Amino acid sequence: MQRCIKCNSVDGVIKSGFLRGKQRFFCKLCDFYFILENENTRLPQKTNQTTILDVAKHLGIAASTVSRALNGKSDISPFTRKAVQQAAIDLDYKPNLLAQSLNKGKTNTIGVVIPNVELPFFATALASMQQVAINTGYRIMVCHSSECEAIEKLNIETLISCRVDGLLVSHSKETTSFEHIKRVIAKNIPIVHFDRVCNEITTPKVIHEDFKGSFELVEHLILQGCKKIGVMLGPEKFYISQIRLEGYKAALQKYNIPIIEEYIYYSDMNKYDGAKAFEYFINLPAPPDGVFSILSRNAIEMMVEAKKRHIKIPEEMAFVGFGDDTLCELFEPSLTVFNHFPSKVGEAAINLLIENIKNKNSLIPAVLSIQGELIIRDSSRVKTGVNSWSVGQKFTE
Amino acid sequence: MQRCIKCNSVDGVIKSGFLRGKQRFFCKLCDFYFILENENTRLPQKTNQTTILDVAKHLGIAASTVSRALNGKSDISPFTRKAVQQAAIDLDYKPNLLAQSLNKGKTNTIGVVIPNVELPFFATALASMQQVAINTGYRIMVCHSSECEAIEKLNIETLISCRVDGLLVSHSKETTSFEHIKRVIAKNIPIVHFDRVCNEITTPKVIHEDFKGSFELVEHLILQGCKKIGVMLGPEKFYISQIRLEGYKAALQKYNIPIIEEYIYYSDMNKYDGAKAFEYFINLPAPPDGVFSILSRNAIEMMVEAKKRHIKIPEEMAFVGFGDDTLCELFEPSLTVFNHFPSKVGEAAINLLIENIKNKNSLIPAVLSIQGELIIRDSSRVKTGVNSWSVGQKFTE
DNA sequence: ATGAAAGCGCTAACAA
DNA sequence: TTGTTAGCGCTTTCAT
Repeated sequence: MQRCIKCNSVDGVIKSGFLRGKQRFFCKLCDFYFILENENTRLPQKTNQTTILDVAKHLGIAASTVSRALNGKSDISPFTRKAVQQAAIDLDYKPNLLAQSLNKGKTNTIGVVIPNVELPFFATALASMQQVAINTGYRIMVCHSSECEAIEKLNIETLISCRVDGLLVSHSKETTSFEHIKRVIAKNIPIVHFDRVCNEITTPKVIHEDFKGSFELVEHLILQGCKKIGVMLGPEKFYISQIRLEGYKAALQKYNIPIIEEYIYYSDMNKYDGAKAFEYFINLPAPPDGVFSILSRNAIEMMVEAKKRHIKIPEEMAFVGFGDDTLCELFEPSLTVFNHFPSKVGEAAINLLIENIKNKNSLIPAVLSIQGELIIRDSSRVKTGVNSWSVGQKFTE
Repeated sequence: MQRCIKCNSVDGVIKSGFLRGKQRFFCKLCDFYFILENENTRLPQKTNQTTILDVAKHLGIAASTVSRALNGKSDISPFTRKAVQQAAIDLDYKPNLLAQSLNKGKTNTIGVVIPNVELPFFATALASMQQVAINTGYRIMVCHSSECEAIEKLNIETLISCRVDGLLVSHSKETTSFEHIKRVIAKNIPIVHFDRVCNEITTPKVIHEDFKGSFELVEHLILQGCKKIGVMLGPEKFYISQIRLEGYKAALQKYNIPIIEEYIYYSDMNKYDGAKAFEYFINLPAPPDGVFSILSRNAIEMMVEAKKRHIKIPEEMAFVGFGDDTLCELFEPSLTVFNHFPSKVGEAAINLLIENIKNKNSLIPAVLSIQGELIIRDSSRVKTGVNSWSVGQKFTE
């Protein structure tokens, strides 16, 4: 069986005890003891988890029978099935999803790419996706681009390599090229954009009312009596900045208020950028009397600065922001926001994706828009009765 | 070639056009047309992504050569390597990680189980884990237990089935049985607990100073002059509740303040539970003059209620909470907290796990404790000069 | 009702 | 330097 490593003959070799846990051999022909140094170099790094074959051997049956028993196939005797199920529990057998997926050609896993979980919008959307996934038998693999285009591209490659069945993508704030998305589409992998969508490519999308929400927030400021309205945006090339700016402009135009470039402030949307924005606005020759921020967190940071300078909110300066969360509700004064229902967005996105995974061929590039809601709070509500005519009024776009 | 499905002979069968896109056959012997209904039922559902074999065929070489070229092995001619790399780009080849992992017996993936991403602590810890993972060549698969023990168990099974190389686990608030963790250990799969650890089993853990933090927060309240200190905990069986309660008790004992059961309030740690807790405390015969909450969010909710009733903070009632975040900083009055550095916890946990994955055999059950920091803010700082002796004072445990 | 064998895509040992 | 082959764990024909 074993060839002598010295004389290369096979006949004189016999086993001869163990050395350092390894089999030792002795060649009678050349009178030579040896062990195989590279023996077992591959096997030990393999996983030592129970396989279907272990279960089969344990019962003295074939692997395919075990597979059938465990997967609820019909052509199997009840007795065998019971025995297999019990053995699986006894041996703590867990199917290897890698092998299963490789064989089946699908993973039942959905890849999610988000810019940053620390933004409450994404944390909430993610949680609702998880909820749907668990109820529909899908798993979720989440990647964070950390607002970086290069990492976003890597993330998508990773998920493709993991052979996820579909992709849920919300772009980083700096993403401007969409070649990586086009490649996904070329591979016929279902993809659904949500929130930070890509307007260059026709994909199924779930968005919220960016235009309408901005419009309503700004209109609300106008109706509260604001004449000079500032807006704090994200990066200039960022799609969300652009569309929310359009809503802002449309509202001003409706009321014949001139659009002044100075009142438009672009930022990186980082934490604490609100303070910088406030600094900018307050040092203008004619500071605004109302400010709309596309990130409500930044609006709150501005209010913090305003309070430090004893500026009265909302009388001297009113604030509104896009997106609701705990902070907006509990901060004082509480912030008027347009709530865009992150959990509904997440839910709709994953449902749309699952539909598309199931009918890969008849994929319809639907665009779902989740209805939002204006929540008027103290940061903009004029408390004197005089202006109460504006509250509760219904506007059409 | 094709056997007649009627007379079962093979000689008289010829091809005879197509029907519904499928090959039609005609048997001359029994004069019978037929098609194979179940033809091609398996192949079309396979993925249609480029494989290593496609690349190999495209160049007229062997698959193993492609593998070598792409994986930077040395024994390959530079010319071949270039050609392969180019072909891989042209065909947009992405390696199938399922196959790769199955073959290698490892996935380079770490499974993370957290109760809820919407808690800022976990969002931040997760983000920092991602950061480390991306720098060390690991992927992360996140599962949310939604604070539910049953889902937590499912999550772990899923991750085991995905054959993750290791597990980072923070238990749900209702988890009381740890059999699922014992099974993981029996399988010799590296695991590291963080934050909500399990004290019944010896596993590597990353914790923060739950005892010391609670002690310091409560001691701080005492030094500010509070005599009757309430504490808002999570569920009674929840480990974190217990240990933080111990810190609370130890501080009271140090200053010879009696421990009164009425001042200990257990909750579900849900959003808005702070209001209920406040309701409870304020209706006591002798309401506390200082409250410590193990979740800072709930402390803020209590302050909201206190403000509604025009209770002066901190003069009439002071508040402190465990864990810092934006809300604590920006709320007015800002909340005194013990910052437990979520990102450091996440970072330490994943680093410890990666170490354990790399030396599976010499796994040391280290317990890392991340040092925290008391941040004194307006919710507890007595503003009059009289009590200023207490601020900045150093305490030892 | 059950077993044997092929194959999912990849890598590594072995040959050439 | 390259090709051939076996095998990772599983499911699914096909044969019995």
